[in-house]
Amino acid sequence: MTTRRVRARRGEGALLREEILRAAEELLAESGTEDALTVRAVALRAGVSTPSVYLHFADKEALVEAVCMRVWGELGRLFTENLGGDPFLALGKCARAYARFALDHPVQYRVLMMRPSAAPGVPPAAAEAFRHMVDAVSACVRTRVLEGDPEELALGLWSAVHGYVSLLIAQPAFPWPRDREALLDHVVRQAGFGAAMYSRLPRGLPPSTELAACLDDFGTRLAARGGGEHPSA
Amino acid sequence: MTTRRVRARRGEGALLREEILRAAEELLAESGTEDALTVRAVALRAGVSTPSVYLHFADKEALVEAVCMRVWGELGRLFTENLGGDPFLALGKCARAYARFALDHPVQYRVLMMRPSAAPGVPPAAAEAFRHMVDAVSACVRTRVLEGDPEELALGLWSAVHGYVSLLIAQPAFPWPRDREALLDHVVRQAGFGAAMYSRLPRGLPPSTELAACLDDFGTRLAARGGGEHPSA
DNA sequence: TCGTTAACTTGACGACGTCAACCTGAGGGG
DNA sequence: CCCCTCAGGTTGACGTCGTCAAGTTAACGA
Repeated sequence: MTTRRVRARRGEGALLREEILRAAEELLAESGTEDALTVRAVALRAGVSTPSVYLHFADKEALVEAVCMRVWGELGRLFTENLGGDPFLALGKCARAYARFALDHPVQYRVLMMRPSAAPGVPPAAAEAFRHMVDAVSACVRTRVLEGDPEELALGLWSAVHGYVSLLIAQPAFPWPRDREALLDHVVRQAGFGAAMYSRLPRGLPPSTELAACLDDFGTRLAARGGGEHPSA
Repeated sequence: MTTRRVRARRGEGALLREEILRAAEELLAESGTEDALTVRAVALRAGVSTPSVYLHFADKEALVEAVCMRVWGELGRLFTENLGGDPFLALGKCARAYARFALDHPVQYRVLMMRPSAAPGVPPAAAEAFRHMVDAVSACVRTRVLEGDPEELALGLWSAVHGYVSLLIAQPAFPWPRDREALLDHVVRQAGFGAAMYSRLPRGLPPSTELAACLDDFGTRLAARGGGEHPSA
């Protein structure tokens, strides 16, 4: 921890970069708040003097962004693990895994998603994770369960899941349901069906009461056909 | 601005509180970043010495929270303005107004929604705004276009809209569609129909291809009945 | 007029991000 | 073997931040 790090050998200065990143991640995870992510604290934990951090990161923002890239990497890995099988079910599994990760790592998620992003473009790790989202959606478009531009649909679904977890993380005082698994089910199904429905809606809508009848009708119709599959988006 | 404020008369010390809050709001709006919201900057703008801020706010967090209460107030007012008429359409109008406000005031929205909330409970202004959301949803439940617990449904719809605007604000680098109005339409309809559909879904789902057929069927059925109403959630 | 006290200021402390200048010791050439 | 070089660090400082204890000023009642 506080023990002074032994100086790296020639040509291995980049080793410190990894140790600094690891220290930063540990600080985030252990403290439970991003305020603990101080250049001084990171350096202390890495067993190195404060300005040494600047040998590998232009400024604090660059360090934080590097931490974020790791998190994007984990998210991307999460998606690849949950692909395969029925596309719509796979999409639901990805969404669930994403939400679970966010709720299990609220500080990391907050730093990743709720920080003013200074960088102008989408960094590679983020682009790759997003590409996986788009792929999962594209598979659904191929089976025609979703319709429209996969990128746009992916953004919509991402937004829906992100909305839930980010509000839950940032505004925990509101009357959220107790059962998180049920909540997850709710948001994933709601988002998935909203997306599936959207492109099929007519421009104008019948009044609320009549609309309710249509929806009931659809529900019973769907239940009649329903297989015994795992409930998912 | 920098001109020294004349000292308040006896018993009117609370006037400074208002001026400090106004200075803080102006700083947020004009600078475009929450980093400019410094106790020193606020005090300077209010024409007062820095520690004078602490006469009216326990710490910086309390000041920021007071600013947030103002924003909650504006959001609550926005909801009341958009109620009335067909409940489902009114809900859509509220959602649209909410999203527009967020996109028009990204800094305020970020401070309001993406900041680690230190306070344990829901503050009154936030509770009131949320009550308006729940009321709008309750009206939809009464016409049976939505089904379920209004609070839970409101949280779901709020999450959906929040997800879109907060991602758009925090991650602007992703390939968002150009047309913001169309995007708004998309998210509002997606969220609304997702919520309307959720409670009517059977536990198990048919495979993707068959599900697609069901959805198509519902779309045409709905279009056949559709009135010429304004397109909305 | 004067004392009281509400309303504010002065000056300082420690922690923060960041930088210019200095040090140090591992590894190659003689 | 020594000694020179420069990658791999450290020292100390600057300005800014939130915050506080102590001091100052002026509006009002007696």
